[in-house]
Amino acid sequence: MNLITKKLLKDISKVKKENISKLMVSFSDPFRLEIINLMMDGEVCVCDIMKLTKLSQSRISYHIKILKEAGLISDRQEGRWVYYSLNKESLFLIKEWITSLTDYSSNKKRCCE
Amino acid sequence: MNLITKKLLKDISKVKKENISKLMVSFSDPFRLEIINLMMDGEVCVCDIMKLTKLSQSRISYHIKILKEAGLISDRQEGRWVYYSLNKESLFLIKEWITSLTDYSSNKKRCCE
DNA sequence: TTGATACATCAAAATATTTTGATATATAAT
DNA sequence: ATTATATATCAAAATATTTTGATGTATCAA
Repeated sequence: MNLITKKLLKDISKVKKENISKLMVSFSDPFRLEIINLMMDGEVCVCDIMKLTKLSQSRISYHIKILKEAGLISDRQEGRWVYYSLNKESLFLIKEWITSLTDYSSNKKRCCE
Repeated sequence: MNLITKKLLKDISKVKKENISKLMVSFSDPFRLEIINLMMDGEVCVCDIMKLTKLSQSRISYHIKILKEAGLISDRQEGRWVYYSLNKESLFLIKEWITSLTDYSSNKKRCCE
C-alpha cells in the first residue's frame, strides 16, 4: 500500500470512524440482526415485526431507534404506520470499511527480541 | 433473486448466524476497533498495544480475548511474546454477509391499509 | 535459583445496555 | 366526540459488559 492510499484511508477513517462504530454497535445485538434480516424482504412496520418475532412493542421500538440513530435504516410514515427499510448507503459504507481492512492489512511478522 | 439463491443464502446464514453475531460484537467496542486498526500494520503483541494506546494490560488482554473468541484474530506465541494478527477469513465472512444484505435485499413497499 | 518480563485470569466494582410496564401522541374510524 | 390502532418515550428494574487491581503462569536472563 503506497503512502497516498494510506493517507486517503486515514482521512476516510477519521470521518467515518464514529459512523462505523455506531453501525457496528447496531449489528451487535441478535434481535437487531433478526430485524435487519426481516427488512431484506422490503419495508416492514413495527406491527410486522411484532407478528414475526413475538417481541414486545416497546422493545422493538427501542431496537429500531438504535438502528435508526446509526443510520442503518430509514423510515417513511404513512398514516398511522411507519415503514422501515434498510439504508443501502450505510451497508456500502461498512462493506467499504471491511474491504479496506482485508485489502490493506499487512501480513508483516513482528519480533520483539 | 431466484428460489435457489434464496435457499442457499438461508443455509449459509443458518450456519454462520452465530459466527456473524460474535464477529459483529467484536467490532462493537471503540477500543477493539482501535486494536483492529493497529493490526492492519501487521502482527502486534500486547506490549505494542500498551505503548500505542495507553490501555492497561489486563484491559487489553480482555479485549483480545473477545476478538480471539469471535475468530477475528489469530495468535502465535514466540518465547515470552504472543503476536496477534487479523484473521482475513473472518473478515471475508463478514464482507460476504454484508454483500448478501446489499445484493439481495428488496425495495418492496409495504402497505398496511 | 532469583528476578524480570509478557501475558492470562479472576473477583469485585463501575458502567452500559436491554427489558418491562406504564403513559403519551398522533392518526384514523365510528 | 369517542374509541381504537400504531408507535414513541420514559423511568425503574434486570442484565450484560467493561474496568480495575491483584494474583498466577510461563519464559527468559543473570
